[in-house]
Order: sequence, then C-alpha cells, then structure tokens
Amino acid sequence: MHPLPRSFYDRDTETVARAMLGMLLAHRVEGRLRIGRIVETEAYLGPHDLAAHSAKGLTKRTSIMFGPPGHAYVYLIYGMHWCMNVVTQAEGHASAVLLRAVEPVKNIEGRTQGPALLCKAMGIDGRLNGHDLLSDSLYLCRPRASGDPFSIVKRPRIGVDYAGHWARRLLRFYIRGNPFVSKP
DNA sequence: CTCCGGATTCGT
DNA sequence: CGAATCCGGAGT
Repeated sequence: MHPLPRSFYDRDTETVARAMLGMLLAHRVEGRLRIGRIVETEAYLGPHDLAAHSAKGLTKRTSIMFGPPGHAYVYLIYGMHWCMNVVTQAEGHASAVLLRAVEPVKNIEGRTQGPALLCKAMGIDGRLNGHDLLSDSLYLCRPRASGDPFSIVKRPRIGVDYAGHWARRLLRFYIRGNPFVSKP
C-alpha cells in the first residue's frame, strides 16, 4: 500500500471529494494499521465559501487549510469531537474535503458513521493536524481491488445552515446505498 | 478581557 | 430537543 500522490489532492476540490469515495484511509497506531473505506465526504471550497473555516481568513486555526495540498486539517468541534479534512488545491487556495464516514476494513472498533465517530474509531485527534498524507502513518491509498462499481449521491452539506445560499450547494457526496453513510 | 456559538453526538 | 465542554474569533 502506498499513499496517493500529491497530485491527487492538487485538483478541483469537488473532483477530489468525489474521487476520495471508495479510497482507503489508513492510520498506524502502536504498530497496528487501522483501515477504513471512505464512503462519504464534503467539499469546502475556500474563503469565498461561507461554510468553510477559511472564510474567517488566514488565522492560526485555518493556516493548515491555506497550506499545500495533501495534508490533514484536524480540528476540535463542540469542545469534544475531532474532525478530519484533507487539504486540496494549490497552497493559498484554502480548500479542503471533510471525511464524514468510512466503512470499517481492518482493526476498527466502534461506529464510523459521522465525522467525529470515524476519527474516534481510527484514533485520529489534534496531534495529527498538519500531518503530511504522503507518509507511512496516516495516508489515503487506492484499494487493492476496485470493488463493485457505485454511483454517487449529491446532497447539501450537513450542519452549515448559517452559511446562507452556500448551505444549499450540493457539496456532500456519498456512495449510494452504503450502510455506513452517516445520514442517508 | 468577555462573549458567542460551533463542518457533532447522545440521551431524554 | 437540550446538554456536553472547549476554544477560536470577534468585539470592547
């Protein structure tokens, strides 16, 4: 298994969010490789996207989003839950894709249907903020077998009602019929 | 410095 | 539907 190349992330964010479906997320914890298959994502397009954290501009918190593609942006929400994104497009673009659900593949305990649940189940927390995804401890990779073909459902993003018309954009993607999607 | 509210989840 | 529980960002 080797990580997807930097060029995978250095593309249009919506394209990356769709391409990530079916890919594997791997995290090595104490010598054990935890693997989940990505089944649900959301695209956050940049500072002009009022639902994106980068809409606040370049701050200490958003600096990872403004950085180069292929890095993890991990943040704490509601004082208790970690959520993970992958940074997309060129440095300075400040776009990212949120991982919303994975299907357990290997060494995973607990539920994975939701951005915070998948982080908990895979042992992902703030220590991984800024981590390069071209590494051997946290990365995305192509599955060995491509698996059954699937179609992609497009829906409005979850929990961003404050973002005006951006809340209605169809920037949430998931594998049709997959039982591990957070809110089918 | 204080205040507000959040890319969520769980229990009532 | 409301609590949990911390901190980033905005305002004073």
